[in-house]
Amino acid sequence: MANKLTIKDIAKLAGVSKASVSRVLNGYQHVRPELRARVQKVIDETGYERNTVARLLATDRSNVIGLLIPSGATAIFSDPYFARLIEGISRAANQYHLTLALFIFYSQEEGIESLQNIISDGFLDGLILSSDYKDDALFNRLADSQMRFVMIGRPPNNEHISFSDVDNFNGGKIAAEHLIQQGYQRIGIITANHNLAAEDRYWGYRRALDSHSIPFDENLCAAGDFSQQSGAIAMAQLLPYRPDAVFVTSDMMASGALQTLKQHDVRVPDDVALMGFDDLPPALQTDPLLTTIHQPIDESGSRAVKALKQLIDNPQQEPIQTILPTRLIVRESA
Amino acid sequence: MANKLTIKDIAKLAGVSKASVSRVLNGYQHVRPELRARVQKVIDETGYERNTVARLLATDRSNVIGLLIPSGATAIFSDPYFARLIEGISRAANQYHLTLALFIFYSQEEGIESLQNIISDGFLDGLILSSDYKDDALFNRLADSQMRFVMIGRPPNNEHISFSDVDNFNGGKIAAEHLIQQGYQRIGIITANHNLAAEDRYWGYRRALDSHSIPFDENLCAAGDFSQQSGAIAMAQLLPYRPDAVFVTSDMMASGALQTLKQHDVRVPDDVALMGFDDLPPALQTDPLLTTIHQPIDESGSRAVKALKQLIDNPQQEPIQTILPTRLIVRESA
DNA sequence: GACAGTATAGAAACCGGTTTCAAAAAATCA
DNA sequence: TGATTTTTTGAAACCGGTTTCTATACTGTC
Repeated sequence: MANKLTIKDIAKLAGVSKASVSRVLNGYQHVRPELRARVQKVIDETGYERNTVARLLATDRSNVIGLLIPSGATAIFSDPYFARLIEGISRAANQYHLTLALFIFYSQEEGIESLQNIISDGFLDGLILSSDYKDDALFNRLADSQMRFVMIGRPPNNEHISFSDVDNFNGGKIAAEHLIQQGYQRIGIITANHNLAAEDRYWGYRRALDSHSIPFDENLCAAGDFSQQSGAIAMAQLLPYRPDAVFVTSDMMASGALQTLKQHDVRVPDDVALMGFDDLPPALQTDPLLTTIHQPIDESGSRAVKALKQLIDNPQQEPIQTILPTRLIVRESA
Repeated sequence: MANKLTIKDIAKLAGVSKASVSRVLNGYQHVRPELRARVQKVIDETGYERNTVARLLATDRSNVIGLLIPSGATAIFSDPYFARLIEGISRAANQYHLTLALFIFYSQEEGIESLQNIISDGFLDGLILSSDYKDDALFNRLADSQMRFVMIGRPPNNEHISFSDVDNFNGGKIAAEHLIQQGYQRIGIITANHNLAAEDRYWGYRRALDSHSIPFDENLCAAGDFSQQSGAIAMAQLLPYRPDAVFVTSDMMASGALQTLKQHDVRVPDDVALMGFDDLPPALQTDPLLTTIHQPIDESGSRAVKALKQLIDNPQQEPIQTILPTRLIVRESA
């Protein structure tokens, strides 16, 4: 097995200089077609492949971007949200000829340490950070660094940070308004702690109540952690206060809530109406099917890649902030 | 913000040559303690960090390993198996000071193309391939390349390939024997198509039947794809043939099978006994709790990393093949 | 036909490390 | 004490590309 060919070998074989080979490789102008063809022929015949590391050292570009998910494996792998997100990001990365590397952390400390390595290694052209948390040390670390990055979800303070988010506030508002229009009055909510998206949805819900002069009842408000089980528990907390409808801030939790309602022989939507958020598989496996708010997760992911690509290509690029619309999907539960 | 420090800057600041700084950095012997201390002091004070790319170009070591999962996002994110596997690998990588990059593919073609890039990029010191499939183009591509790699699961032909697997054959045998010992006679099986692990479990089951002279009935054999739903469907296929026990080759499918049994008002284990495989969360959320076969997934992952580390450190290293034992966990369903 | 302007291509410098080589310094030995 | 070996160190080469600089060849213009 022959050793790896270098640009020098190609140059020698084609009877030109390294510089000319490089120019052909990078498609520069001012190369005589005859020479270009000759070099290209050698490249094709030998199957020469550029050494990316050497190229990176010279150009500072790797065409590799990273995706950071700090939520811990359990959360990631039990939540179809991430599957969809990663799929969207992965597809877009492919489209832009970027290689995607995923980094998953299991603890805050581990994450910070690894992030430090990732940043100083210099392999990555940029990062996408999927951070749900309101207060994220990773985010701060990243913001302080030189690394280009785009957030999935709104950053805690959004000045001068690129991000791609969906309109959670409006989604929450639409959800609550739908319930109000159906005539429900005691509308509860199951939200999630420490999560900015869930919080935005919550305030949308509050706004809707307000603008229809429906008083907010704290007893009709519970919080989970986006897991199915936490949805079931939260619903059990709400039940004694007799809501006639509940807006659950994720489909996953909504399917848990539904289980609780079934156990208590509460009919949905006749006794209690239920709304989810996400429009992901769990919503389609329940009985009755969940009425929910659709959020374009995959597009949010691909927009993030697009933004990152722009940041990489143009150092002067101002922060790019995207907020995608959410919309009502009426099925059976409300 | 000052520009990044290079080894040259450090050399100048410490009044020594680049070579000496490099020697200190790499902990070589033959460096006078006085000089070592002086250089170290400058490094500490300035917070100098080596440029990994330059180092990689010179040494051909990145300390980054990749994990390839070709199964497609949906499968990955709905199966707790992968969560556990990735966790094990991630922990071990950390332990060996390796950075882990995850690569997930959505189609065979995409995977092959990306793999080609990954291999020729030269960023990675090695790869871990989690391939369930019996016939995997990715595997062949990888085997043909120069890239060091370790498989999770037994490769199609295991000569001269490093892998880390669990003893699926024996696990299947133990499962069937447990059922036989409980006095069951019409023992069905739900296996999975195109999957080597499931196949090994199947042959273990066959062996157990054979050695107890229980005839194998093809009608009591169905196949799924490891998803919960496929387990439910497979069980529905089996039911008309009246098995008195069923060995399901994954907990996920077993929980689906359980749903079907419940729908048909079949009592478990009184009417039909049920066994799973994996000993993962699904087994603990069912009613009745699943009797199952435990496989040490996380350890299998960490062993793979350990093996890869050895392959990286020692070019002469012979293939390392690990097979970890599986064991019976008796709960309620059988 | 002289002159300016533009295309083309090679030589050499550079990216930031590691490693080889050779010289200088220190230690060991007779 | 002088010869010999071993440590210690810096200079220079190298990893495999890209890019700047410069020289030459080719255009077109008057």
